[in-house]
Amino acid sequence: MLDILDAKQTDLDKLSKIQEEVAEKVIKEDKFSEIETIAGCDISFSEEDYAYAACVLFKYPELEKIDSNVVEVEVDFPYIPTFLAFRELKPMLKAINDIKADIFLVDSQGLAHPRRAGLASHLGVVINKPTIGVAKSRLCGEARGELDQDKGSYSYLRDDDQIIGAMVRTRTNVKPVYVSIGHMVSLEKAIEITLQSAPKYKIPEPIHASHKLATKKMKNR
DNA sequence: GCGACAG
DNA sequence: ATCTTGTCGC
Repeated sequence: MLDILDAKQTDLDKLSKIQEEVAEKVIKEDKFSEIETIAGCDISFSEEDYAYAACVLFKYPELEKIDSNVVEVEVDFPYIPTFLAFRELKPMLKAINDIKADIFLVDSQGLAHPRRAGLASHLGVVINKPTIGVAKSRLCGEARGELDQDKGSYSYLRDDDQIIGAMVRTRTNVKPVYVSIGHMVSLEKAIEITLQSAPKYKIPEPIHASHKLATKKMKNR
């Protein structure tokens, strides 16, 4: 059995190998029929290194809130660029708990990662469910062409000779979000779902709601 | 060697 | 990620 959840290692080389194993398992095609529910996951951290993870479920495409969970977890791994999953995966799994969603939006990169195994992909492979990575900033890759200021426009993100994701404008004249395949979804569908999930804010509703819930939980301690 | 670097 | 107020613009 793969020790995908064994994050308490300090050897980054070993963790890189775990990520390479995750990357091999990622399915880059749509493995779902119709999406009726979509969930968002996000985590807030206190200064004492406690994680407040939230997961909010929405009806799709109406985007009506259905359910939510928010938990407190002591973190056991530092933030190290490209190794985010080893810090956030466990809290996120606890927040998802029994929430059933057709697809999950994760506040991170999916394939747009040096080893093609960002948190969104790692989560998807572990729970064996479709996931999409929606990050607020770039980790790797470069824009392939210009993207208009209009909402809905996007530009692919290229790394080496591969298309690893896309910069997507979810609001006119606002910085784009970085969308990439998490698991069991095509990039085209990931972009479409991201846009449909962000009718008013730059950040998709499910993730936005999770962020607010997690922050609220942290401040009310 | 130097800069970049999800949250 | 978090610490923080007002402010410019659609």
